[in-house]
Amino acid sequence: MKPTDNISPYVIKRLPRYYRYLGELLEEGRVKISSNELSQKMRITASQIRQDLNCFGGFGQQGYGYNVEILRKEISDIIGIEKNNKVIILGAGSMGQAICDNISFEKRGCTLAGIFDKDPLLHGKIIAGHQIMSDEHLPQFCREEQPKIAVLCVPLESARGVCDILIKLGIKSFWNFSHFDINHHFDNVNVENVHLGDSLLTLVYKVNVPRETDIII
Amino acid sequence: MKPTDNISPYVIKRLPRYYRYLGELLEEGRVKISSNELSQKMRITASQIRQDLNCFGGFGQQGYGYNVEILRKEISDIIGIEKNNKVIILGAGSMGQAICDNISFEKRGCTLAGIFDKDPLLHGKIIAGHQIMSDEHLPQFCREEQPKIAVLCVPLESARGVCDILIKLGIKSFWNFSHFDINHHFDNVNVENVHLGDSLLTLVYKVNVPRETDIII
DNA sequence: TAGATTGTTAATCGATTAACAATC
DNA sequence: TAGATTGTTAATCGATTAACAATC
Repeated sequence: MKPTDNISPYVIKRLPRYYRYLGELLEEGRVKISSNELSQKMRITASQIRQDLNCFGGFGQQGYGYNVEILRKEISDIIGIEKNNKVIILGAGSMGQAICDNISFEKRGCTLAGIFDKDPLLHGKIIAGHQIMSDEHLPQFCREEQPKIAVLCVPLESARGVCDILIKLGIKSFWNFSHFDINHHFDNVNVENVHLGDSLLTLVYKVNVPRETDIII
Repeated sequence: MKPTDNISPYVIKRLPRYYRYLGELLEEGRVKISSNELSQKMRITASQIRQDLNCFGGFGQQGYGYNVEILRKEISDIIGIEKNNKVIILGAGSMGQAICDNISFEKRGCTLAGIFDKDPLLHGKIIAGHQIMSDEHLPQFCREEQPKIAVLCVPLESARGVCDILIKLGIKSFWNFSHFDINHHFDNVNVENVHLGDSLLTLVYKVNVPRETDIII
C-alpha cells in the first residue's frame, strides 16, 4: 500500500462500496474479477475503479484482473478495519437501540463497548446483549475502557453538552445522528454525519423530479 | 422558479442543507441574510451558494441579500415539500420503529400512512401512533391509500421480494435502508440509499487517517 | 448618491473518462 | 506467442471559485 496522502474524499467515500461488493463476490466464491466486470456490477466505469485503486497501490495483475480476496483485504487495510476501535452509543432511545441491534460493529473493525442514556427508566434494559448504563458512569467508563468512537443519538438540545463531555473524556470521532454541527463547534474531531432528514428530502425531490443522475458513491 | 432541467446532483444534494440552515435562521428571527454570512455559517463559499440558487431563479436582491423566509419557501417548493406524499414503512423491526418515531415525515412533505411487518408478534403494536399491520393487508391498503414512497427496513434476504410486490402495487420511490440495490434490479424507480454500514466505515477510515477534506453536502 | 450584494460570466481546479503502452 | 487486462498518462468534462458588471 502506497502512503495515503491527499486522497480525494470522493475516492474515500467509494471505498466502503468496493469493500461491500468484493465481500459479495467472495461469498459467491469468485476468485478473480476484472475492472470491467466489476464496473458493470457497480455501475461505474472500469477506468474509475482502476484509478481509485491505484491511489493506494497496484493490486491487480495485467492480463488477469484482481484476486477478489486479496483486493478485499487490501481495501480492508486501507480503511483500517482491523484496528478494532471501541465504540460507545450515546442515547438509548429508539434510534440508539436500532443502531445497537442493526449495525454489525464487529464486521467493521469496531467493538460496541457500551450504551448510555440519562433516562433512569432505561437503565438496565438489555439491547443486543448490552445493558443500558447511566450517563453518570461515563467518565469512569471512558477512563477505564478508552473508547475511540461515539455514536451520537441524543436530541439536538443535548448534543452540544454531550459532545463537550465526550471530547473532554478523550473521544475524537463521532458518528453523528443528531443535526448538531459537531465540527463547527469543536476542533480536531472526526465526524461522519448521517442526516436522515436530509436524505428523505432528497428522495422527496426525486419523487417530484424523477431523474437518473444520482451521485453514485 | 426556472424550469428545473439538468440540475447537477451535487446541487440537489445540497438543497436539504440550505433548507435546514434557513429554518434555523428563521427560528432565530433573522429576516435577511447575505450569501457571504450564510457561507460562513455553512462553511462553503458564497459563490457556490449564489450559483446553486441561480440554477432555480434569482431569489435575492442586489445590495440587500436574501429574505430568509422567502428563500426558504422557494427551496421548499423546489424540493416539493408541499406535495404531501403518503409513505409506508416496510419492516417494523427496531430500525423501522426508530424511523417511525424519529423522523418527522410531516415536516418533510410526507404523511406516514402505515407500517407493515410479516411477523405476527408485531401486529397490533403501536409505534408513534401507528399500529403495525400485517403485510397481508398491503395490496388492499395500497389500492385504497395509493402511497407513493416506501421505506425499506427489511433484511437483505426479503428486500428483493418486497420491492417486487411494492412495485407491482404502484410504488416507484424507495427510501432504502437495506443493502439491496433496488435500481439495479428494477427500472424507473427513485431510490435514496442510506447505507449506514458504509457510513460507519467512512468514519473508521477517518479515525485512522484524520483529515479535514470532507465532502460538504 | 455611495455602498452593498446579487446574478452571471470567465477562470480555475479537480474529478472522471479515454486511450494505450506495459506486462502478465 | 497472442490475448487480456492492468497501471498510468493524456484528454475531457463538469464543478467550484473568482471576478465584476448590474442594480437595489
